Amino acid sequence: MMQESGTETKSNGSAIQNGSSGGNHLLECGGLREGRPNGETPAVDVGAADLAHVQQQQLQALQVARQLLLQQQQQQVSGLKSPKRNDKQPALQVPVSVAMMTPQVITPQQMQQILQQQVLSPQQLQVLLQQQQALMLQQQQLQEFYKKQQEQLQLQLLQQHAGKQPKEQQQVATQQLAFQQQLLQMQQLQQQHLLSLQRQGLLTIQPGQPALPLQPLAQGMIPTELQQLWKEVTSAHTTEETTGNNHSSLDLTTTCVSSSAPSKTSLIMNPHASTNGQLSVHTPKRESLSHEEHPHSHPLYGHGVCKWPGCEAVCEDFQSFLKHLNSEHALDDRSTAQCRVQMQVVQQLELQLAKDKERLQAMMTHLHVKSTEPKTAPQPLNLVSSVTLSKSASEASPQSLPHTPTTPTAPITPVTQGPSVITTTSMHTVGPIRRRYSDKYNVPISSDIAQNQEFYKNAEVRPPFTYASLIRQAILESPEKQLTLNEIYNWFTRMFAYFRRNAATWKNAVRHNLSLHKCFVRVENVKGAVWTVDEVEFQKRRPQKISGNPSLIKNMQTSHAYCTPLNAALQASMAENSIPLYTTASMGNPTLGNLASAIREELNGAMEHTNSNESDSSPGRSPMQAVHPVHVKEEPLDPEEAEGPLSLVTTANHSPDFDHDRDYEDEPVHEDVE
DNA sequence: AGATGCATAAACAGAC
DNA sequence: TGTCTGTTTATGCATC
Repeated sequence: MMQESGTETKSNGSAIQNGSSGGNHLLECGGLREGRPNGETPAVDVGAADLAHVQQQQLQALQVARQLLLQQQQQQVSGLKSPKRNDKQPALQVPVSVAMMTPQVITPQQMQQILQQQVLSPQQLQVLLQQQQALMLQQQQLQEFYKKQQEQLQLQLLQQHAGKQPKEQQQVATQQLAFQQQLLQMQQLQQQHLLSLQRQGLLTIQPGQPALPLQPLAQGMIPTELQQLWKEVTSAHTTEETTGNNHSSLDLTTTCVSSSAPSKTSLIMNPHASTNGQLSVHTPKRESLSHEEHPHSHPLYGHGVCKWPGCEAVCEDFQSFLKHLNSEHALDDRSTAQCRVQMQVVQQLELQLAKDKERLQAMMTHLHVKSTEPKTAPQPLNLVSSVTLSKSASEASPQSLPHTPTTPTAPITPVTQGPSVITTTSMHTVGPIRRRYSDKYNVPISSDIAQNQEFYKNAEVRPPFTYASLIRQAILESPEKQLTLNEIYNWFTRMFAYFRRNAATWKNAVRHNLSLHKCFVRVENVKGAVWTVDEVEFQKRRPQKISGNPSLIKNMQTSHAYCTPLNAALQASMAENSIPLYTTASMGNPTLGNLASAIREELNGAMEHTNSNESDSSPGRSPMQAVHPVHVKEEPLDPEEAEGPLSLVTTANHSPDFDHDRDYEDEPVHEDVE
């Protein structure tokens, strides 16, 4: 409290990660921001070449993600295994198995975090642990079954090698797939469970230390991948048969990716050791094998430094590294917990990869379909084109335009996974993300916040809204549409991790905004002063936009509107896949998820500006015009309402429920003492 | 280039 | 006296 102003003021320069002193310049690096303005004056149309480029970029993004995954898995597997166990089996263990063995332990850091930030009661902790244990039990059972399946599959492979029963083999494969599905389901359940825990404040995720509480079940085993793998296995097997090789394990190895060769021998030596079946050929294991035989290429050791996450201890040689590994990273609670975190990282990447794949698939499918459609010009995206068209169609009567996106007449390709779901793009721009694009273009702030609630709560990402918009939102969310200053503070800290630090700065900004903007009206209350929102004034405040020229606006609708989001989505996707460590709980959400939102923003913004164009700056603006459109659009706290048809594509991420009362009511005062 | 919007910083005053 | 609240001014950047 007392330190708040002092410390914070001082720390401003550095504490605001982005924010160093330069005020706005911090804002500049914002991914969202960059995504927008840069893509804002884009080419007019998206031709076939662009589409190809898009696809290529998506593919590259996937590739990057895959590589990261492999690296992470490599670390993960070797890391867990290294402290002990010299048996050869571990080498053949799939990450799944490893993951399942890992107890659900909360690291001291996490515990500290929980205690500090979340004020967990012992009961809550107890519940948390129990739930996790229950999940572990389930996993173990699944693991047993899984092993059996793999053994069976291995047998089948051997039989097939001898030229037998391909059908049975396929049955097993089918079973495998079914099982993997089961694992995935389980995984999803876990995710939900843990997300709910987060929501309850039982877990938090730090941006720098991703702790998405997920068990990496079926690592990398997306059903499609499984199928692919199976195909590879079988086809390669056939090939090998013809060439006279006879170790299925070897076959598996050779079919598997193209990394270190040495691991082959290990596999060859133990064809039956494949209790994990062909799945065990997955890259991570190969890597672990590899480093066993070539210890100096240990994934946890490099450049004389222990690469155990968060360690970085200097080890002059490999021997000392091994000593260090065995002493500091033995199989204890801490190590396993750290490993779990690492697995979460991997898990997150996998989810991301899977989703990106889906998106890519949907994009390609959609574009293919689109290209066969004679009518709509070179518009790559259904959402855009349809919305744009309908906008244009109704342009004649702008007054009638609702601010909710016009219902698309064309089918919406379920490419996007949610209207303005935040992705990692913004995560690595942890700082002030300028510009309040949503603000400017009138995206329903309520729905954005609702959609990305978990994200905002957990990641120190500046919400892309102005203070004024946020304040307004805070006030409008309150039951009585009025809040005291302190309540506004609390809302900020409760809803946004970003505002849990540098309080002096943003609180000052809040006060400043309250005073500055006419739209905020101070009302003397019984218990003091409260702040309310004057919607009319608020809407007046808006228009900093494309003004005037209707043709410009129209042009924007038809071209800019879909170019920008596309670029943004691509950027997001790329960034997402290249900055893994900033993953958090609520992400896993598709970059193109921003697409619908961005499109809507553009259109709404444009249309609104069209509507209010003449009255923007004029006091003679019709109240209806001023209030109704935006009000109607942003008012509903329920994003479903606000989103209209676009909400069809919301994701599991969607967590509109606002958080329980456990919040940071008192934190603004204390938390800042850093 | 100028106007405008916004973020940030800071000074100041009044209330508690 | 110190803190909180509220107002105001100044500055810098981005956008139009």
